[in-house]
Amino acid sequence: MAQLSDVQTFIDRSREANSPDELHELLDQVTEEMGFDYFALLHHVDLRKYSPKYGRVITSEFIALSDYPQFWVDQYVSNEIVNLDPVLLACQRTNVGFGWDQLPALIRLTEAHRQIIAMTKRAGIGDGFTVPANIPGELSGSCNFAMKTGRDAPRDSFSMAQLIGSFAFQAAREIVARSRGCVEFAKVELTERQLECIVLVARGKTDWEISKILNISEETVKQHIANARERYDVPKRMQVVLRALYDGLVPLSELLA
Amino acid sequence: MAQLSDVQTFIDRSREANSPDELHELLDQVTEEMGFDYFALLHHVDLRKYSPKYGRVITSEFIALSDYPQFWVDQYVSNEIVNLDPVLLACQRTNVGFGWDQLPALIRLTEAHRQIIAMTKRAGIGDGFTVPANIPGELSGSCNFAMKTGRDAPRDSFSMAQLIGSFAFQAAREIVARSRGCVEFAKVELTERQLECIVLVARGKTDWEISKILNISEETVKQHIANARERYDVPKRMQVVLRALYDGLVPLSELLA
DNA sequence: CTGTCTATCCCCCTTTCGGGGGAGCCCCAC
DNA sequence: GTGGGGCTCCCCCGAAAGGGGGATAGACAG
Repeated sequence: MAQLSDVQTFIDRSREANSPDELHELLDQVTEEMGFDYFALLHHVDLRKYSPKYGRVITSEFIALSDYPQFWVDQYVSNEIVNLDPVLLACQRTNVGFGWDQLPALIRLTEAHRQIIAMTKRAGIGDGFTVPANIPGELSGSCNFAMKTGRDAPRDSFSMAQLIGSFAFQAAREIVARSRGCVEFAKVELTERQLECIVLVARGKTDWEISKILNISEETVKQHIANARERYDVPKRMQVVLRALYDGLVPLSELLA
Repeated sequence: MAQLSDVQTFIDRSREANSPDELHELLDQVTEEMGFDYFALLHHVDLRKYSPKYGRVITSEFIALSDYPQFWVDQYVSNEIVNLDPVLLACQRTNVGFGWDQLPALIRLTEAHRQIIAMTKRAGIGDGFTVPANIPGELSGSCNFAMKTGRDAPRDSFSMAQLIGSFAFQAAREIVARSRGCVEFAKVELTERQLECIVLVARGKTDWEISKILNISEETVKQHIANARERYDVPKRMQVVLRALYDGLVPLSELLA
């Protein structure tokens, strides 16, 4: 069985990867080392606008890398399987990797799902292991390791694949982030009162309701929100809410209460 | 350095854990094995309604386990630090674990954040490593491993901690799920047109502007947004935006463009 | 003391949104 | 072929939000 030190080597090298090609190369190697036949690292997004050659798509928004057979990649993309694939759906149900034989425990398999699985098998891809990658406010994604049809996935490597998959996705995120430059907004501080109002706005309260909750007049609520809009230099309260969310002034869970 | 087989042992035993106490015990052991002093596994949720004794809270909705000093747990909970803690905020920026010395690279540290860090240090907790756990449509959480103030975190154990943290959180999720019986996630689907409208709403566009962008009438835009509101069963478009965000239908970065 | 910032309140007006109603067209599934 | 869902358009009306104006009071810093 592989050592954690082997994993550390991959992590270090993936952090240094500056291009999709470098990451592709690293994944190629480590996939073989782990005893898998294929890998696919992707954001779960409709790729029909793109034509991934050599399994590679990189934009300023998302990434898709794989060494699946080209004809399967083409079929996958053109049939928009990304929205139907049970494996990718299961990524929304767990935060740790799962062997594809565990799918029925994670989601309810529909007939469409079974057809996708059958199609995948006919394309030469059978068993596999998938590491979900979810980050609040970002596109979901996953790193998948797969076997040729008929071969069993190396269960001993699942722990290692879990680690490799997580860090490979992280490396991909950083490559994507660099490719669009870092979007930096000037730090804006909101006063306590302003933040209270914005949180309540986010929860769908009207200014009148907020005035009753905070025990101030509706005019004052409008004023606080107007001041917050001014600070962010945006015309709509919606944008204030999202910027406050992005700045971490308030957690998303707080806004859904 | 530890072996992947040691991790596998933890994974297997954590899967069999049926109670918070069993998981607490397992984490206690593995924390020491990895060379950390403390652990804290928690959903990022306001705990003020609860009084965690021995660092333990378990409800049908969320879980919180830790072996931090009791007075610090009390202070953390009563001061609602969970909403201000920079470590937990950083969990919303990455899908892999991070050493706490990496915080400035993940988030913009505010004065409030620095105060929290100083408070933590005074409470006897210095360096640490945190594994985020994000699942669309569920409460965010994390598994944290920490050191007593003045001691350096064992960097050689970070890979192992990444794995342990992920699977420990998964085990916690399953315990929570069992405690409330079967879990069904009713994720709302939006049509393509509805999502297009919602994204533009989030960017602060008016219905008239959206109608021009999508080349449809303003009435149709209203209709799409009304349909989206109806699907989420919420009265305000603001809530549709935040729910779509929470469900991962659209990344936050896209809404800030 | 003056200037700036925050919090509070009030007025005006226009635009936008929420919540009803109805309607036609297309596509796909049963 | 009937029904359902998605997309498109239209009407009305009251409520809410955006954008001006102004005002008073306390805190705090230079």
